Formats: sequence, structure tokens, C-alpha cells
Amino acid sequence: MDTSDTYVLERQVGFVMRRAVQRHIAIFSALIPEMTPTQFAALAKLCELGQASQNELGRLTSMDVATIKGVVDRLRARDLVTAAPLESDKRRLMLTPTRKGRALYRKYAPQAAEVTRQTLAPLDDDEQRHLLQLLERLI
Amino acid sequence: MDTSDTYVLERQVGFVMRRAVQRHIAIFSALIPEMTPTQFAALAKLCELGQASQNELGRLTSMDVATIKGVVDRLRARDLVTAAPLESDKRRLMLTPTRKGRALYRKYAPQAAEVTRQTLAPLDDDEQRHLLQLLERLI
DNA sequence: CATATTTCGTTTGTGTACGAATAGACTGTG
DNA sequence: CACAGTCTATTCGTACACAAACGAAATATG
Repeated sequence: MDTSDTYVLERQVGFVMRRAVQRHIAIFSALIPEMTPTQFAALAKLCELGQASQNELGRLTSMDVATIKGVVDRLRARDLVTAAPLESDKRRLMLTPTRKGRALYRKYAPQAAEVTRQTLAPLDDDEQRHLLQLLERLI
Repeated sequence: MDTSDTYVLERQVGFVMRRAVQRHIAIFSALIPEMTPTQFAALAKLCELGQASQNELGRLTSMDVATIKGVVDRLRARDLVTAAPLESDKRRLMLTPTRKGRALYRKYAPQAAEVTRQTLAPLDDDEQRHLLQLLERLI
């Protein structure tokens, strides 16, 4: 008896989730080639909030401080977001979506929802709800 | 009525999966600080096969050619894997785990299985099976 | 009020992840 | 045999992702 009972790569959640994420990202970039899922997530959350500090936005989108900085920098470079230090707390960098950023968000929000639909397409409605619910409990 | 019906970040599979993967990686690196999930996956598959070309290993572990190269380079740098061009097909780079690589795999395989257990711990056995099965159908 | 602690942002370094381009080696077909 | 197409590996460029270390600003606590 070897280790195959103990460890089969294809049966590990990590491996299966990694593959599922790969598939999801492929669908996303086919439907929304203009930006990455991460960039869209940050822009979407910022549009929803209206305004947020970089740190705050990172927390709400589950991005590390170093990661959110890179993402925000790229959004700023494309003029989708503006940034200004907050008067009342000079540590904070307040972010606001630009008109262009809000327009892009509105344009792609339905597409982004469609990405979710296509990713979940192999499952029926009950299974889709169930999967989401199970995944959420892992967090 | 705004776009909130159409798009809520927290309800998108991509976002939820990204968070679940983050959690999984955190558990992995707590239990196996010596290597990354990706490196372990490549080493594990190579140990299972005994031998494989770099390309082949990449396909079997769902890694892009550029990605598997980086992963293999790091495994080679740590003397966990050796590489040699194949005589019968000089394009191919044959990989073999070293004694050290096989020992490391055997050492950590039970830990890696434990990573899966801890990641899935919030779910009961039925739910765990169900989640895995649903995720596999997304691929 | 003074200083210890916390928070925010930045930088550096390492490791996935993938598209695109390239070169060399193989294969199939004419 | 020639050569078009395919396969393998490498390289380059871009984008997450996170740990660790740092400075500056704010807050808490004595």
C-alpha cells in the first residue's frame, strides 16, 4: 500500500479550486478583455461605496495592502480612479471613481454577472446556490 | 432601482472562490512552510509518475508552459528534481525527482492531506463530498 | 503633555499565472 | 527528400498575491 490513499492531487480542494478559478478567469477575460477580475472587483466596490481609502478598499475586496496598491495604481493610470490624501487624516489616501470609471463599471456590470452565469452554467439553480453557500462557509 | 440586482461583488463565484483559495493557501503555508502548494503539486505528480517531461508535468498539474518552467526551476534549484534532455526527442526535458525530492514528498503528503481536511473542516462529510463534486463539474 | 502603540501607505523580494514571440526539433504529406 | 505544420522549451512583459520592513501620521495611555 502506497501513499495514494493519503494523497491524490486531483482530490485535494486546493487543486480543484485552482482549476475552477483558472476556468473562471478565462471566461472573465473572454467577456471583459478590458480589465482583470481583480481590477473590476476594486472598481465595482469603489463605485458601490462612492468613495473609500485605499486600505479600506483593500479590506473590502480581500486584497493585501501591497496588492491593492498595485491594482489602484493601474486604475489610476487609466484614469478610472482618482486619489487624494485626506485632509483630516494625512495617512489615508482617499479614492474616488472618475466619471470614466463609473461609466466603465456600469457598462460591464451586466457582463460581469454573465461571467458568473457562464462559470456556473454546468450546474442547475439549486446546485449553484448550494455551491456558493458551501464555498462561503469555507471562509 | 440600481445595479445592485445585477452585480453584487460578494455574490460572484469568482470573488468567493478567490477568498476560499486565499484561506486554503494560508492553511497550506502554516502546515507546510517549506514549499508552496504549486511546488508541492508538481513534486507530488512527478513522484507519482516517476518521470515526466516538463510539458507533460505542466499539463497534468494544470500549469501553463511558462508557469511550470518557473516552478520546475525552483524545484531544481533546491535539488528536489533533476532534468535532462531526452535522447530520443531532444525537444523534451525529462524530469525525475531526486532522492531528496521523494523523501520530501513522502514527508509532507500526510500534511498536504491534512491541509485539505482543515480547509474543509467547516463542512460535514456529505457537504465536503458535494462541494468537491460541484467544483469538479465547473471544470 | 509625552511617549508607546497602532494605522496607513510604500517599497522590496519571491512566487504564481498567462499571453505572445521565438528557436529548435520532430512529423506528416506530397 | 523537402517542407509545412506541430510540439517543446525559453524568454519577455504584465498582473496578482503576500511577507517583511520602513516612515509618517494618528491615537491611546500614563
